This record gives sequence, structure tokens and C-alpha cells, in this order.
Amino acid sequence: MTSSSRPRRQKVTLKHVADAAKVSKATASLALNNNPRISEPTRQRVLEAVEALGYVYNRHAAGLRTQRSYTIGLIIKDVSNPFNAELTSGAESQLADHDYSLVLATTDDDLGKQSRMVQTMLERDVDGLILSPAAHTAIESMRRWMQFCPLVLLIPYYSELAADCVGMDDEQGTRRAVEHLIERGHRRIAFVGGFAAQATRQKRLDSYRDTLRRHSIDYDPALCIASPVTRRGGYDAIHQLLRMSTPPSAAYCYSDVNAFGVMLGLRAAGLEAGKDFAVIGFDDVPEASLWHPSLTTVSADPRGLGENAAQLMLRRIAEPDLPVKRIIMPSRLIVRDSTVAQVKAPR
Amino acid sequence: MTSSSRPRRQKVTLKHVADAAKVSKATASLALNNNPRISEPTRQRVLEAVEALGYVYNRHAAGLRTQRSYTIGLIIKDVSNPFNAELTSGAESQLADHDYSLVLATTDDDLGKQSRMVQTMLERDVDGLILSPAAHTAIESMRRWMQFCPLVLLIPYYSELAADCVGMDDEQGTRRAVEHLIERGHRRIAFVGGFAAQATRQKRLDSYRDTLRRHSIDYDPALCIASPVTRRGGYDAIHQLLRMSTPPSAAYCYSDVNAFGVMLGLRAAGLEAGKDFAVIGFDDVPEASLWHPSLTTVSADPRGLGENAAQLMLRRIAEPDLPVKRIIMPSRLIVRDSTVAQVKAPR
DNA sequence: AATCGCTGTTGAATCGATTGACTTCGGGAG
DNA sequence: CTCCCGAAGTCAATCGATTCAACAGCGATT
Repeated sequence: MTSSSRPRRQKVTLKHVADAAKVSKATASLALNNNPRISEPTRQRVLEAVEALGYVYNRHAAGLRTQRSYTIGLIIKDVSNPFNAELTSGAESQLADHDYSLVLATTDDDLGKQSRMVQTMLERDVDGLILSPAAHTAIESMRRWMQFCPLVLLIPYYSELAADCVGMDDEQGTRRAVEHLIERGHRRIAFVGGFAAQATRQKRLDSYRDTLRRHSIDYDPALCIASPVTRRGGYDAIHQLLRMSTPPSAAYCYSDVNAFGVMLGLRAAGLEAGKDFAVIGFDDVPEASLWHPSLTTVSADPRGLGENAAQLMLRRIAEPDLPVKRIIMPSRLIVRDSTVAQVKAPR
Repeated sequence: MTSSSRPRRQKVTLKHVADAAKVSKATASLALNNNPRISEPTRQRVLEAVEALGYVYNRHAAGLRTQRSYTIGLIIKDVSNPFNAELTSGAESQLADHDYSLVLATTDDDLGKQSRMVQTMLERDVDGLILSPAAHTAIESMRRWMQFCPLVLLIPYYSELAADCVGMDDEQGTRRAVEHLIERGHRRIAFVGGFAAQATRQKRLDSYRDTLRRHSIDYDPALCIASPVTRRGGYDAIHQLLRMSTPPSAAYCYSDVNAFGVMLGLRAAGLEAGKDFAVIGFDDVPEASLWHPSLTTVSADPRGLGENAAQLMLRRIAEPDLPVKRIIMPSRLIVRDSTVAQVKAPR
């Protein structure tokens, strides 16, 4: 059987519509754009012709003239991670509501791939770019990109750059989490996951140290383990921590994913999270409530981030000269079972 | 502080490049497309001019002439669900490797929204459309869309339509799952989740009945519960099943999500999945291995689905007249703890 | 010297819309 | 009877590329 799926219909253009409605191309265009200079009967004739011929508007042709593509690029590291999936979903629905389309690209956190993706976005003439920059992205690069279209960053720590951005309140979230552990009697609290190059991690680490200091607890760098943001990363980290001469009694993790790894590692070591050792994550991904024990975590509302990013972008497009806006979304500590017990041997 | 994010740079076009390189627009264009008719020294001058001016190619302008947008539309119900997120990720990376961009739209399984999204995709002049059709999508609609661009369906059960498609082997997966339960001694096996309008569910239901028949087990319609594909749906279904005079001892669920609900419902009823009652899911979402007990399920490789869909599309674009190809991806039964025990009272 | 064939380059039409300037027409004011 | 005006349309240039047909040089052939 030979496919009949090849498009055979030859393109119907505005010219054809105009001819069918016995008006000029100009009139047809104005009619479709609801221009008041076109009389109602004429507009109707045009609309009927559109219907009869099965005309499909060509946005690119229009965009060539109007210099608007009604397209926003979203560049993230990876869609398959549930956090980013939610974020994408939020951005897409927000944009769709305003008649914009979302072009999606992923970078795998690779600078080379990122610059190629930005490049194709610019070639596609996006009206704006929402970007979660790969590690080590130079400010200069972003500044260059901003000459072509507005940029909204999904990270709030590039204050040197006059770009709108949205992000979580990492500082407050971290403080709450660490204080929660301190209230439960913990004194040796590990910080697990992420790499130093990540600005977000740096922010959380700073806040972690600061919170310890306020509570007169010495900061011990040996308790801070860098690792990939994966279950494996958490698993390996807890393994290393448990071998210390005075191991920690709790871990604050860079991400829920790391926290899951920590919990698996605890189980493998014969310990039970929530009972023998306290664990806190970050993100509140859906699995967090399903784990056994359920995971105490800092909620990050990724969908809200996506929605806000889209809104910032739409705002910027509508009013290019507004001052820069940086949205820091409040974070909430969701207390569940993984931190339920008091520390075993309070000193 | 006023934003300097407004793009101020006025557009550099091919004409400017041509002038700078002291050649015609035509030559510049040919040079950039590596046309062998242009001499090497000339090509170099053009490339230098591109560099010097910071020229950005405009794909839409080119597409207007060439009638190719190098853009593929992906329309699904919802990105936030992990299955679809994986699928999207697979499709995106495959397309990016071939220099295509992915435009993403979601329908929330709503026919109206679906047709609006398809419409904007066509207006955007996509070179192809990958579609997971909303429930009750008419074949006629899809046939119409195929007149504009090739269509790849993410469901393999529209045989009346000459469209490429990819999908799971629901039949085989279901057979394996049901046989696994039968081997464990189960005779009353429930089928939980999904609605009759879903073609995929119908397929699995048929296979479920067929497998029972081969093993001389009577089909009992009371054991088949339709429900939303959510945890709640599974929870309510098991509740209803357990109230029967002769309740089932096992459930084969339409989706992992339903299976989680069933397990929660069992726990609420004082039963333990894997010990007192067997549960099988479908999809093998990441949580499946994390649950307690871990969930036996049919693995569905969503990323592979996305990759295959993208490949089918690229193939169709390259060779429009090839015969229709339908890819059925094999499914694997992943046996875990939720089906570990033999049936309690074999008869 | 005229012709031929190459190579490398260019002019101009084209893709499908938008839009500022201009035309046409009928009616009312002067 | 002119003139002006507004309403409804139309003309033609334009956006930024691609591409076909034509053409200028130039050395080789007859």
C-alpha cells in the first residue's frame, strides 16, 4: 500500500481568497484582521471564501513583514526530569493562552549545545527566549543574545545582567530546612548533592552555613558532599558520610532525587530514614510523598516558575522599556516522615 | 533602573553581508549554502563578513521561498506526566540531531483545544505533526490535517488512516502480565482503569479476555472497572472490587498510576500488596521501582516511542511516497515485589 | 578572427503576507 | 454647480531569503 499521506493539496494563499471573494489582496488581509475600514458585508464574503477554500493563514509570511513570530523559545537542560517537565507545562499553557507557541530545546547542560540551540532560536526569530543557563554560561554570551530578543532567566543569581528572571527563594527554603533539623536536635548536618559551579547550589550552601552559624554550630566542610543530581549521587554521598569517625545524623539534600539516593543508601547500610537518620530534599517532586518514609522537602512549585517566566516574557514584549523585574518565589517546608524522629543521642 | 534588555541592534540581513563582501545577494546566499559554483576565496570573504557583522540567518524568510520550515509540531495531552515528558525528550533530541526544532502544544485531552493547536501548527507551517490524539478524535479530522503535512500518530490503532504510527505492543504486554498472574495461581483477576473510549484500553481489554479464555478462565465483566487514569481512580476501583462477594485476588491495571491507587486502597483496607493481593501496572514510570512494595509492571519505554516517532517523521519527509509504517514496540514484563506471593487459597 | 565551453557571478522574480498612500464614489454644505 | 469629506477599497512597496536564467571573462579550438 502506498501512502496517501503525502500532502497533495497545493497551497491556498490570500490571493486565492481575495479572488474568490472578488476583492483585492489588501482588502482580504484587512478583513481577516478585523480592520474597521472594511465593511461588514465584505468581511463576510472574505470569511466565506476562507471557509470554502480551506485557507490556512501563513504566520511566517506575516511575520516577515511585521517582525513578530509569536513564538517563544524555551531552553532547558532536560525535559525528562519531572521538575522541568512541570515548568515546561506551566510555560506552555501560559503562552498558549496568549496565542504564542513554545519552541523547546534542551542542552544537556552543555555549553556547546546551548549556544547552538540559542543560535537556531535566533534564526527562527523567536520573540523571546526563556533560558535556564547551562553551568558556566558567560554573562557576556547572554548579553549578546539579549541584543536580539528579550531574555528571561530561570535562575535569579545573575544580578549583573539586566534581564528579567524568576527563581525560588533558596535562601529562605534552606534556612527553614536547616532550622527544622536543628529543632529536632541535630547538630551534625550534612549538605549533599550538586556541584560548586551551580549558582543555585552556592546560594543554598551559603544559607546553610549562615543558618548553622546563627545557631552556633561549627561549619564542617567534610560534611558537604558534591555529587551529580541523581539517585546514585545521593547514594554514594551517604555511603561516604557514614564512614566518617563522627558521622552526621541528618542530611539536607540539593534535590529530592539526591534525597532518594540517600534513603536507599541508608537502607543498604541497615539504617532507617526518619528513625535513625533525618533526610530533607528540595523540589517536592510527586514521588516525595510516595516514598517510604515520605520525604520532608522544600516545595518549589515548578509549574508556577514556568508560568511566571512566561508572564514576565509577555510583559516584556508588551512593554520593552519596563524596569527589570526579578521574581523570587517563596518556598515552603513540607514536613513529612523522613525527619520525624528526634536525634538519637542529643549532646 | 531601566532595562537595557530591549533589543536595539537593527537587523543585519543578507544584503548587508553581500555589500560588505562586495558581492551580490545571490552570491552571498549561494556561498552560505556551500554551493560549489562559488569560488573558495569568495566564500571566505562572505563568511568573514558574516562574522564581522554578526549576521543571523532568517529561517522564516528562507522557508517562505523553499517551503520548508525545519519545524515539527508535537501535540500531546499533557507534558507534566512523566511518560509524556520522556516521550517529548526522546523526540526533541532526535529532531535536534537533524536540525529540526520542536514546537510543543498540549491539549488537555480536549477536542476543541486540540483543533486550535493543530490549526496554529499549520499556520506555523510545520513540516510534520506528531500527534497523540485526544479521545474521540475523528478520523476525518486527521485525514484533513494530513492534506497539509505528514502526520505521525502516537497510537497504533487507527488502521483506517494511512498514517505512520508508533505504539506499544499492548497485546503482548497484556498477555505476559495476565499469564504471570495465572502462573502465580490467580483465577479471579481484575482489570482496572481507563475508559472505554480509549483505543489502547480496548486493545488491552481484548487481550486480557483472550488470555483468560486460553487458560479456560471465565471472563467476568464485573471485574473490569473503568476509571480515570489517576491514583484516585485506582483507589476507588479496588474499594469497589473488595466489596464483591467473591473478590479478585489480583489486579491488572491500565497504568502504573492506577496501580499505585490500588495499592493505597489495599493498605487502607488492611491488605498488603504483594502478600495478600497481586498488582500489576503498565508504563514502568520511575516511581514503580520505588514503591513499597515495588511494582510489577509492563515496561513501555516512552523515550523510545518519542525517538521512533521523530524518526518516522524524518523518514517520511525525506521520502514522502514510502508505504505507511507502523511500529509496534515490544513490551517487557518487569517482575517486582507486588506480585511476589502465590495466591492464598488456590482452588 | 570567430566560436565554443567553462567558471563564477549577478539580476530579477518569487514565496505570502502587511500597510501607508492613494483612488473612487456618493452625499451634503456652500 | 462646485467643492469637500468620509467611507470603503486598492496599489504597490516591503519584509529577507532562494533560485533560474542570463551573462561576463577567458583560454582553447578550428
